[in-house]
Amino acid sequence: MKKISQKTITRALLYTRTLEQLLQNREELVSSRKLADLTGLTDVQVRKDISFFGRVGKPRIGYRTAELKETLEEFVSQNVLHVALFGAGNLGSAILRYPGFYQEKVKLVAAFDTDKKKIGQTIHGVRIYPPEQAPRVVRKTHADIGIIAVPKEVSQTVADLMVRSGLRGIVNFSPTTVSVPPSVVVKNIDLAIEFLSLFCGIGR
Amino acid sequence: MKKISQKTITRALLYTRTLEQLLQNREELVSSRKLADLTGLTDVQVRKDISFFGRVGKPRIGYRTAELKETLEEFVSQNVLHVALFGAGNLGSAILRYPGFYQEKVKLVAAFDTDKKKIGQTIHGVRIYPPEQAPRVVRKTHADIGIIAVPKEVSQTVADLMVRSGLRGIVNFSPTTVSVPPSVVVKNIDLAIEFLSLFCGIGR
DNA sequence: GCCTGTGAATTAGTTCACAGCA
DNA sequence: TGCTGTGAACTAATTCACAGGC
Repeated sequence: MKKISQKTITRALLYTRTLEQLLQNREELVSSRKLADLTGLTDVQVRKDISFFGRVGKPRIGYRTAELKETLEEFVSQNVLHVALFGAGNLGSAILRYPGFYQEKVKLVAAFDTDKKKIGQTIHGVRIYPPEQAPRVVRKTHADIGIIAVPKEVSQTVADLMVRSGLRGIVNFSPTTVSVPPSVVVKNIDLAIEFLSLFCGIGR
Repeated sequence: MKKISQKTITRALLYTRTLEQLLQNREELVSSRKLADLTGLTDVQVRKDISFFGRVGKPRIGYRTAELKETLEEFVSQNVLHVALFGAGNLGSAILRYPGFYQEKVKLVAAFDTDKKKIGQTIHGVRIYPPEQAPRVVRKTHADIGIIAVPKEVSQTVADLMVRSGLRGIVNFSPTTVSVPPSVVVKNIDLAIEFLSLFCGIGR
């Protein structure tokens, strides 16, 4: 069996999100063409992706929305993702309040901050702990991945703490590269770079 | 001349960011190996990328940090990027306060919100306007791109307004695909999908 | 011996073209 | 003027292998 690429997985999640919206509108059937329009991809791309996961479409009719969603979910998200947040400043507290973690698939389980005034508080239902408790709290809450939302000066220190706490994935919002053992996956999101690269794509 | 891919541009911005840090540490020389370590890429990748922009390295010595930075900047960011923010809620106001827009290369020039209490206020030096003033304010402030940070129910409406206002790039943080004319570039950042795709990459 | 620069080879990803059926 | 599924062709991106300069 051919292995599924990261890109395919990301698109599968996008299809899942779209299928959920279609289900809410009581649309029982959907074609690759329609899914393509709704996601900004091509219909062939959609069919190629879906065919990785199983032969589930009906010629002349399309896909049954609910069935397709279930098929995709078998591959992309059996479990709820437990996320721990490091840094409850501006960006961090915005993430705590982010409404887009649909269907409880992504759950923020704990936050960490060095600010004494914040420790012990609860934002949007999430308790803030001091960093030294990370190993214990990560274990207790079954956190899978962590978010770096601290100033770049301390992001490497925090990354080390995250690794020590047993997290296996890191989303790094600080504008610095962190170095971690190869068993830990890092995704960097530098907003300035995201914006500037878009702009260069525009042309001027 | 071969055209530069979006991926190469994004990496060039990453090199630029890294070179700035090296310059601050007074490191006048840097090798492709070192740049690779600092960015998490391979040394060949670094050299391949740099060779797009010019023959600027010295065998046996490496690259002169300042010279390399200037060479890259000629291609990626002559001008400051002017950004308009749509939606000054949790995520929006966190972006307004985001400290990572280094070296003034990214400048938030205006924000828009429907909330009467917010209109007229200033967050972190950025004035909040009512949406209907977008066409005028975008023109006046020379905004290049816009950020969607509104609830998903209104993101298409806001995208239409952005297009009408003359913005040519959109970064969409809402968990919905927006449809715009092909001349407008859209970059979608759905945090839930970013997190979940990382998790699927981990394996369980 | 270092370190850059680059054609060639390889691998990944997308699009084409069309068979076949709820 | 349907719609899916898929081998083949194509294109993009990365890695290899090594030439060449200090």
